[in-house]
Amino acid sequence: MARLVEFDEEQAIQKAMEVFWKKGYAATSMRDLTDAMQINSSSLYNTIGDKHKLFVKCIKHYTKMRIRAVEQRYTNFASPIQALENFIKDAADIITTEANSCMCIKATFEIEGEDPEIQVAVNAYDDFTHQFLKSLIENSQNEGEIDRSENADTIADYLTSVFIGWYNSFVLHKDPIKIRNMADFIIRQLRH
Amino acid sequence: MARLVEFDEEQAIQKAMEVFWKKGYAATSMRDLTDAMQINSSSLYNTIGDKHKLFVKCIKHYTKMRIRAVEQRYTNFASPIQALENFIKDAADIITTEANSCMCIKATFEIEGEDPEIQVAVNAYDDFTHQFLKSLIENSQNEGEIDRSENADTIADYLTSVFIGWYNSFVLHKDPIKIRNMADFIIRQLRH
DNA sequence: AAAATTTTAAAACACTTGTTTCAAATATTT
DNA sequence: AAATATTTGAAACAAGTGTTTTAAAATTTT
Repeated sequence: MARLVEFDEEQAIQKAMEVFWKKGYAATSMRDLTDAMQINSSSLYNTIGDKHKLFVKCIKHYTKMRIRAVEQRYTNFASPIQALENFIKDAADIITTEANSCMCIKATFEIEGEDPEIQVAVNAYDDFTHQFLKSLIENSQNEGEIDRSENADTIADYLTSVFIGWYNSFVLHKDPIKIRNMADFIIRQLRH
Repeated sequence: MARLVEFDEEQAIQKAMEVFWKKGYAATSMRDLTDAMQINSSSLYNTIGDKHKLFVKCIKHYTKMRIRAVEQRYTNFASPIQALENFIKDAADIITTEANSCMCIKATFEIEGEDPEIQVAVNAYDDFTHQFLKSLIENSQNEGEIDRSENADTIADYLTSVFIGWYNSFVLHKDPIKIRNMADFIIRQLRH
């Protein structure tokens, strides 16, 4: 062995993620990144790799964070319909209080099928959310809180779609009340 | 007077729009644009202006196209709820058949509040759709087809959100059936 | 037909891009 | 302490960026 890596990789990835999250992939320069990460580009290329590899790591870091947050918040919830309502309200809350929109949505629309690695990472996150919602919906259906005749996969896809639309709405209008009203509306509709 | 402009500006804008639509703003180079438009950069700067001015013109061209399409398709519809159902199905159809997603959504997430001119143009388009949907919803409510106790603005915002989510879903999964199922689901829910 | 005016094409511009090079610094092993 | 091995910082790299320049081509007015 010889000299050790000086910088904390996780911390550097976190910083890089924040830049990508705010500016997107194409609009972010390597200088932007090395400035934020506080490392030299030679160190970056030595440990992590090129711009694209770094972006992939950042997306994965982002999705890991998000998944962890959900897993922590939604263990042992009383009733599934209550958990679902809470999830919807949390989504509205996150969307209307965070500085930037969702990194995965931004990346999805920026990349649009031209980047398989990013697509796979985003899809994995999407799958997690889908599975999480689906099981809450199925459990709610079993307890008679949601119409049994509707398909749980479709409802889960539908809820995800609504959340994504909320991000867009909030970028355009910056109006938390709009989002709040929609959240109340879809909850009312779900319980029908 | 002297020499006239040789190229057809509307046609050139159309070509530029197609490139921006596919690649986004930052990832599109001036060479990409002049190649597609088949004009020299000096002509571009002489008539239209710089990259950003061109982008603004392209977004406005895009929204004008979209608005025209809706206005043509939805004049004199029998019943408002039928028109609404048709609009929802058309949205599903457009999203699952067009080559790229929506230029405005891409721009919204790429720019994210950092470009007032683009924001205004996208908002104008959003307003048009909102107003169009709202009036269909109100008329449906008056005819007793949609719950009168729900706010038409909220329902319109909600529908717009769903459509935007569909774009995201289709980029990620390329699954038209998912979208179709969601369309059927929200129509069923609206009629409650 | 000449003068005037504008558009066009090609090249050049300065600057930024992502990436690499290379010597100096720093650590580990012998 | 010397030899070895790796990271680091600064500079350099070629290619690409958005934009401008300049002279030739094209059209209208005199």
